[in-house]
Amino acid sequence: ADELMKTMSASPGSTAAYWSHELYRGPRGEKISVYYGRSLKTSENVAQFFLGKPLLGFDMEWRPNATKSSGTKANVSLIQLACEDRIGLFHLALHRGDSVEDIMPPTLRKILESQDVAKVGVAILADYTRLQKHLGIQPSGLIELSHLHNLVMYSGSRPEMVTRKMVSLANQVQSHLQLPLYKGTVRTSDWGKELNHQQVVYAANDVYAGFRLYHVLESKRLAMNPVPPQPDFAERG
DNA sequence: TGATGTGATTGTTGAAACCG
DNA sequence: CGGTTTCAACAATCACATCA
Repeated sequence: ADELMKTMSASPGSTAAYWSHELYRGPRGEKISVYYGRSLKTSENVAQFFLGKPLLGFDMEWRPNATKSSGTKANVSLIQLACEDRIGLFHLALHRGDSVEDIMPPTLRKILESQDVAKVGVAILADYTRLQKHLGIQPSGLIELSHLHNLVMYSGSRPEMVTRKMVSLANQVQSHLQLPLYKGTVRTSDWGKELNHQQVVYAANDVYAGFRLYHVLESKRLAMNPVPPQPDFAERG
């Protein structure tokens, strides 16, 4: 816990705080729960917590330098989901077996492929491509936060800057959630082995940041006059 | 008719930025 | 680093109107 507070409360030599999901509370004031699925069975149970939610944060981790041929678990090591009060970490790389049925929880698959569940994140199309290529699944209902960011930042003043150009998650968190997002070496660590505390916190932060970011961006969009239309889904049909 | 120009659409290629 | 996406620049293509 000391280690956690250290990484999340201040950068070396300063008192500045970092953005964290632990700064938030659920609808009844409770802390955000983080569920870590290490087996297919547990992950399937965790995925069921997210059934029926209309909008989820979505993110993925994979092994840095993973090449096309380094295998499914190296290319899709961890999948994360977030709703208001829960974060789910699905560690596919730890699930026993190598076939898609062995490592992909059916409910998670259903959620990802459902058009009725919006999934929000940054660089979400690249995640889509990875899931399609390495697991043969067809996600839909994907919302790219960079599009929404560009829309609320520029549609009033510089419409020509409303593009699909990528804006990093860290920059968006800084702009809309006030605090910097911790950037360390965790990001490029080995996501194939059982996660340490730092990795759990990082993975949870990333996906929850996307969820919170969406709501801030969306309320900014709705406050505009005139209200610009929502961007298209990222997967384009 | 046949040749030529215009405008819109489609395709390719490379740089820059993002992801892990 | 390897893999992806996006945009701009440029080329190629096509429909079709115009002109000698």
